[in-house]
Amino acid sequence: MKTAAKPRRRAAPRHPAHDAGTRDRILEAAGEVFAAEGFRRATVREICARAKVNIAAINYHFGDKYELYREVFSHFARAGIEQYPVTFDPGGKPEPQLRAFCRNFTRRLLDPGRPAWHGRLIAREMVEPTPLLDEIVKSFMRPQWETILRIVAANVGAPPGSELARRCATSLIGQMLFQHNCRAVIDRVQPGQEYTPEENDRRAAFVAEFSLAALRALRGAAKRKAVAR
Amino acid sequence: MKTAAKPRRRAAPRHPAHDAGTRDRILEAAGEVFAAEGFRRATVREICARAKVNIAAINYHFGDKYELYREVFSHFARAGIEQYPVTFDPGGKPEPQLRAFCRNFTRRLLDPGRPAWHGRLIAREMVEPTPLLDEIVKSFMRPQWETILRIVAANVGAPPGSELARRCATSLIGQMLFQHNCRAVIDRVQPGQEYTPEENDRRAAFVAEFSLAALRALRGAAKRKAVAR
DNA sequence: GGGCGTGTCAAACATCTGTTTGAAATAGGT
DNA sequence: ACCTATTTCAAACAGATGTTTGACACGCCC
Repeated sequence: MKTAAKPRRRAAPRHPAHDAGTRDRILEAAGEVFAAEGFRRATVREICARAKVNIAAINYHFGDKYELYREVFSHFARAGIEQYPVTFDPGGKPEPQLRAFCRNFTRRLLDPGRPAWHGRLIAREMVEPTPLLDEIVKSFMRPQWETILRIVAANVGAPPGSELARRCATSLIGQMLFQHNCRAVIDRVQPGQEYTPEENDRRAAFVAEFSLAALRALRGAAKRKAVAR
Repeated sequence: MKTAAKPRRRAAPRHPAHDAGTRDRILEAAGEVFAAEGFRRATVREICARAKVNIAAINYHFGDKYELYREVFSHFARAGIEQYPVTFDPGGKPEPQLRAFCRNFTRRLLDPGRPAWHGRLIAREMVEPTPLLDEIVKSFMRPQWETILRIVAANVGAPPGSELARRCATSLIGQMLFQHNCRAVIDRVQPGQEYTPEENDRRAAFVAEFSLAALRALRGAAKRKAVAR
């Protein structure tokens, strides 16, 4: 199974008739399967079965599995970003923005349904990287990272590029990603976990409070350090 | 590729001559490859090449790939647990114990070298579960989880089984696991990351301080809540 | 109706992966 | 040296997976 490098037949050009059927069904099915299984474990047979199309359709419409994977990312990015925006307003208050960030970030990972597929695709790609990772870092992750750094920096009172802000942002994101990426384990050591939207929001709220408490204290500590000097 | 359920030839019984060669070389190679690649992506061909043995040797000595995987876990558990102990002493101070936990947990994920393979095997199994997960949860993860809960509970001043302790423990672990599991992304959005033992300890120390600050604050909040009532 | 382009299909193909097989080599004991 | 058990080996095998192929169907335009 070669993921890249081999010259491929060009995927069929987009055509008005295309958007009414097979191609879209494949994208939908692939979005769901890739988000749940990741690139490697997802099979074209499962995607085609789910989409009720012939197995050669992926090659006809997308060229190959890898290009389908790439298309899935761009196809679902918009919905995911709109539904779960992560933004920073320099004129706004830092704490509510961090809370909003936690809520949206957690939702994009744990929410049931289609808009969360993008978030889950990203999360999977993070733990099982494919050759597409570099593109995704450039187009999505790095800009998001910069935004998160700003949110965190505003709360901890350090420049966004500082080591303090970076470490805090790492700690913040890790808490939420853990709840998605290691869910199989969490559910086993903590039986009875629920994943309703309300419970997911409670998770997000806790991460926000835990982290805000830490950021406040670290902000205080940095201030005392500056005064002492 | 069937990971389980098929009746398998019994692996060769252990024999004095065994421990001097092929079998051990396979275990070493497999420990390294499984820790780096996970079960699914690791191939018996790579393991055998690394161990300089014939490809049929895995089946002869271990039965099949999956049994080898299981053996690798038990084989490396002892070294990992000894090198990176996670324990709780009820008579000891809570904060130094949490710091020690962070240090050892982070080291078991990020340290170079063999003793960290067990930790990395566990981390990989968490994000890409195999049918072995239930066994590992029972033999290793759940006991560890209970210990971590105790450490956290002592710091936050709540019972180990409480929701507060559980959420805090989740937040604590997530920070460290993120640094290992999503390392490919971290290295791309934060170029220049170093993974020397010293730098790893600095990471651990930061997670400890971040989390202790949060725990102190949450402890205070819980106390004020109790008083108010 | 014919020609051309597009889309679909079943079968075949190519590759990879884990496993099996039977012969040969090796090790250990008498 | 001989016998038996164990170990190793190369080749073959079986199954899974992604891709290709060529025929056919369909739609559109002249």
